Amino acid sequence: MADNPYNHIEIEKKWQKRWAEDGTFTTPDMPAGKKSYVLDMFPYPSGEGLHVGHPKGYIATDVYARMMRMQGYDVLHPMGWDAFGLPAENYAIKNKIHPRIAVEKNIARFKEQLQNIGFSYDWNREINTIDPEYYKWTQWIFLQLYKKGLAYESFEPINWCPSCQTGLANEDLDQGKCERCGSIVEKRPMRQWMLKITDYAEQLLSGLETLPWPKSIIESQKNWIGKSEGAEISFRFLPLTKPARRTGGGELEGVSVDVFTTRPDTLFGCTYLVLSPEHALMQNILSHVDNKVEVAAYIKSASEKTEIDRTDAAKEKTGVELRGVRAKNSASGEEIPVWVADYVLADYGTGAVMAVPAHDDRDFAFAKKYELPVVTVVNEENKLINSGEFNGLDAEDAKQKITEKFGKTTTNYKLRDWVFSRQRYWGEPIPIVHCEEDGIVPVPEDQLPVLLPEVEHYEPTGTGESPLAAITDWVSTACPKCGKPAKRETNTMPQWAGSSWYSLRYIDAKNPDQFVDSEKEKAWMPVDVYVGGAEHATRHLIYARFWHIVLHELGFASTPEPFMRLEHVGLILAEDGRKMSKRYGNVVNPDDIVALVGADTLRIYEMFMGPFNQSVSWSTAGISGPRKFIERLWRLAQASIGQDHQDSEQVLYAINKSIKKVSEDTATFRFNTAIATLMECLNVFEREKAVSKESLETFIRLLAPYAPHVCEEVWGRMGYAGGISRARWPVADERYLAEKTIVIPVQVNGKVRAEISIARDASQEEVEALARQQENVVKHVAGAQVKKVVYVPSKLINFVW
RNA sequence: GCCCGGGUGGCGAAAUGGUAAACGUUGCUGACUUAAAAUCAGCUGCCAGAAAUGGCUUGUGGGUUCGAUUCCCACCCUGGGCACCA
Repeated sequence: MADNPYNHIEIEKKWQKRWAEDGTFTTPDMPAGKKSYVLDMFPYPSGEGLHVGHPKGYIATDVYARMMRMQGYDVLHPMGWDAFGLPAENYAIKNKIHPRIAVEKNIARFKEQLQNIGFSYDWNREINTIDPEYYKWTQWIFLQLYKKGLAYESFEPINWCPSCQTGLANEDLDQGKCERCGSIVEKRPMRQWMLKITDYAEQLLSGLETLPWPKSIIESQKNWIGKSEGAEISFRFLPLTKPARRTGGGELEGVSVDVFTTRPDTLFGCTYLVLSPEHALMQNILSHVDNKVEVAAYIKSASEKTEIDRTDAAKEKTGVELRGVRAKNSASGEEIPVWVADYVLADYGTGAVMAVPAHDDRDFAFAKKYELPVVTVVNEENKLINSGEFNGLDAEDAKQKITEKFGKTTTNYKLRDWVFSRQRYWGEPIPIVHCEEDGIVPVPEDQLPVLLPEVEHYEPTGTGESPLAAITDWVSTACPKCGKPAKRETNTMPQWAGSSWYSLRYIDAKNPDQFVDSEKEKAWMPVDVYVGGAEHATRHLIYARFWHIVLHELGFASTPEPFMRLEHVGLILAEDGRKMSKRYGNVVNPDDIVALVGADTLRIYEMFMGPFNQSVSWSTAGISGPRKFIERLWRLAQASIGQDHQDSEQVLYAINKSIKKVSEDTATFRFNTAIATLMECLNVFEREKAVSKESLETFIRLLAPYAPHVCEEVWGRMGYAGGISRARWPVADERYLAEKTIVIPVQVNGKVRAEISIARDASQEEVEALARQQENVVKHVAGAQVKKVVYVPSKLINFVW
């Protein structure tokens, strides 16, 4: 044995080469029988390369995919690159290399790192979002969205990152800061392309009910969509009071303002109205108020605040009364004042609220500060008071009845339309032409792709225009409709475009002439298992679902949802407990681990670290366990191969139990306990010094998805020609699963006092008799009257007195 | 503030109503060795005890049960999502 040690470097290279040469993992165009589509969230190829945290999810899908193949499934398990977008572009700018060159280099590095780990990807299906044959179809989808009225130009103020110098979607913000660079985001009015994701709020929400996803991700998406049901209620303005009438021309009488509330039951307690500074009626009202100068100044100051200041609930609320303007609470009949305050958001609900200080904390704080009246309308028992004919009603009941009489039911969502254009170079050009006569004209589909031009200067301009705007040759084009000179749209698509449909492209990866062959699409979709980080819950996973739902409606996707099962991978932190980052100098490169202890050890270690979806710290000491496990297996195989060994009852039990447990645990992503079971099984094997050919063979099959290289090698040495990757997955033999003799505890009043060894099929009488003889049991029963005997077959026996 | 997780040995953890701590790591002891490494064997939750054994122990307090890490109630701590969203 000592002269034949386990040489991971030689063995792993040998099998990786063999798999590539033999096309072991090439997937058929169409599945022949049962299929499984096992997908990783594809990486963006950053300049830092992979650290050991990245492959954790990839190892999990690979283990799963390999087991499914052995169970007779045709498995689609592809990999690709999400290479457009800010991370790649910022890296390129910083290092003064063209993004295309930087990305190509990074992809080569990533791919080599992945291949060292022995993944069973079908590299024939490799895709890259910056490939014109890929983004041709990203642009094509945009045109389908445009035709359906879901893509539109807007001039509203949007989030602007002063450092990245581009507009951003709400999803790209983190606490009012740019998710990429951390800069405080400003509001900036500019021309934008928007996607009407809000039209799909309800479908995005109801679709969640059909998905067996982790609770946390479902909850995050629900929170993000932010549905709230309530009422819209109209408040009429009253004739202007005298001073107001003197200052302005015209009247407000007959004009009304709508408010949105989730508490229509508290309508009688509404003692004032509040409009947001940006409210549509504000300019009209401004000309009538007595304190015009004061109000105008307030509106101006609100517009100058950053989003963070505006939305900080902890800050004291400010506002100004619109003097001279009064409205009527038609429920209570009261005349109420109208205020403007920036705690009311312009873009949610109607941009105006009915203030009920008695039942809303924010209104209460505001009313206290400005000495506005507070009227309680719901009592301790949740019944209405001070509410006229509704007094005594239950609040829930009153919501409905008051809405019926004074307003109408409405639903609001927090979800905002998707700001879809970026003033940056490194993205898919939006396939639109602007013509003086015909306005916005989509590029005809047969002229796609609109190629991203090669440029010398790709740095952002900061002017609100993309760097593409400076390339006159490219911008100038002919209007597809009238043929006259026209200009190309110069904004590009955001990072998230290419990743919003890539699961479809893998199915027909190398077909430049067709979106996705519908027969193949039907055969492979949906993605059966999708694995990636939880940080994508409200970005990628919402966008991709949105596009997929639309593609489904248009008949290009056969399933309403793209991803059936979703598993989220927990982070691997550095040994110091912090995130792995070049900045902290705590990055562990998988290449080093592979060189030192081998890919199989890395794979087992990462799956064994703890529950898959949980964050764990890397531990250098911890790797030795999995490495020793492989070496012990190697030695046991050496000792067993060629021997004619008979297995003991314990070995047969252990191996059959392992079949059951490893099959179940791998299927449910409980990899850590699957490996623990295999370790226990090997411990039993080792007590016998060697095992039979059958048991070794079964063990190798079970371990193969986790440690494919060493298992291929042992498999080959056992004399099998076909690789382990296509070997049959074992099935447990029930005959060996029940041990003949078992040890159960004997309890007295619920405390363990002895252990007895019994035959599995022993009767209760036998067990009880044996248990009563135990010295320690006799002692603890001590002649007392046993009131009850609890016997759970093959678990325990308990005497109660 | 609202919503969703989680809290178990020195450390990563296992057990989802039935012997708490499997599996791995760390540490200690021993075998082998001139020695070390590797390997193998034993011990390793806390307290008392020479041992047998007894008591305690899954964030805290209560409850249900013959029996609770597991189910129920309240609280504390912690990670995450949303958040002046009316």
